[in-house]
Amino acid sequence: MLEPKNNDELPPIPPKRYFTIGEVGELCAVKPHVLRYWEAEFPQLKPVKRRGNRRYYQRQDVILIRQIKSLLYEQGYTIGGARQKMTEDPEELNKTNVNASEIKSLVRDLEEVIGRL
Amino acid sequence: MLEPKNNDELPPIPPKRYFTIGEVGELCAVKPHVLRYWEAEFPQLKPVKRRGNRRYYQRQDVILIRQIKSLLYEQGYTIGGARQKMTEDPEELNKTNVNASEIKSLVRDLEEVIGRL
DNA sequence: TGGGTTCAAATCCCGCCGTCCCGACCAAAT
DNA sequence: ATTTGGTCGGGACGGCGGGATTTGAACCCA
Repeated sequence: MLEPKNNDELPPIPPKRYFTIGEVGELCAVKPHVLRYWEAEFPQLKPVKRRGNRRYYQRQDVILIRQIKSLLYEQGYTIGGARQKMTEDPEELNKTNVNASEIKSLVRDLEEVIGRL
Repeated sequence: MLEPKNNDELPPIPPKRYFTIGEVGELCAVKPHVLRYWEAEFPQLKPVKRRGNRRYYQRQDVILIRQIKSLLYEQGYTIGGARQKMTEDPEELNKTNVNASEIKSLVRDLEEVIGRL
């Protein structure tokens, strides 16, 4: 786990509309059966299905898969964590712009005072 | 995994210098044997050890443990991912934006301490 | 029409992340 | 000094997350 190898080395996505599962596997260096498995784990990953239930991925799906791969194999998220992270990103807005180190400095000052009591 | 319950609900850290593993377990809602296990997984977690190899944790250890817990159980990192995150960008942890609820937690801690004085 | 690809579903598997148990040790109050 | 309860390391154990493999049929394109 935690391969340092990242998505930078992946081939560019050819300029076509649809990709088979095998092609996506190549483009993302992820095996087809894993792609099918991820599809069950990530609701936002929904390739179109045509005759015979065959999957047809679009560029945006390929990009999504690369993101998932990065979260799992580079950043070290669990599948649940990655799923949460991808659906939750708008919550970034909930954060303030306060620098934590200033607060920590304050806290240390206060602890100093506490220590003297 | 991925308990939505977060560190906001944890008790404030009492104003003393050293804590036993049992106390830390209470303060962080993590069982002692898990704390020992984490100690083997996270190099930065090194409580002082006294006679009989007994662990004595300081405030900063407690804070560290809460961070680890948050990475594992709220943010959904694997242990490897959490370790990497904590060692690779320790300054990010100091510098990143702080969630408002964390600040509220801090404020409650301080009020609680003030109340004791 | 035949070789490579894809399908769904079942089953198998390994290793992460603890959990349990143990006898021995320690400490604080009694 | 004894009791009571927390803590020690270490080894065996286990669930289950995250795929991997297998199967047998359907499909596609040349």
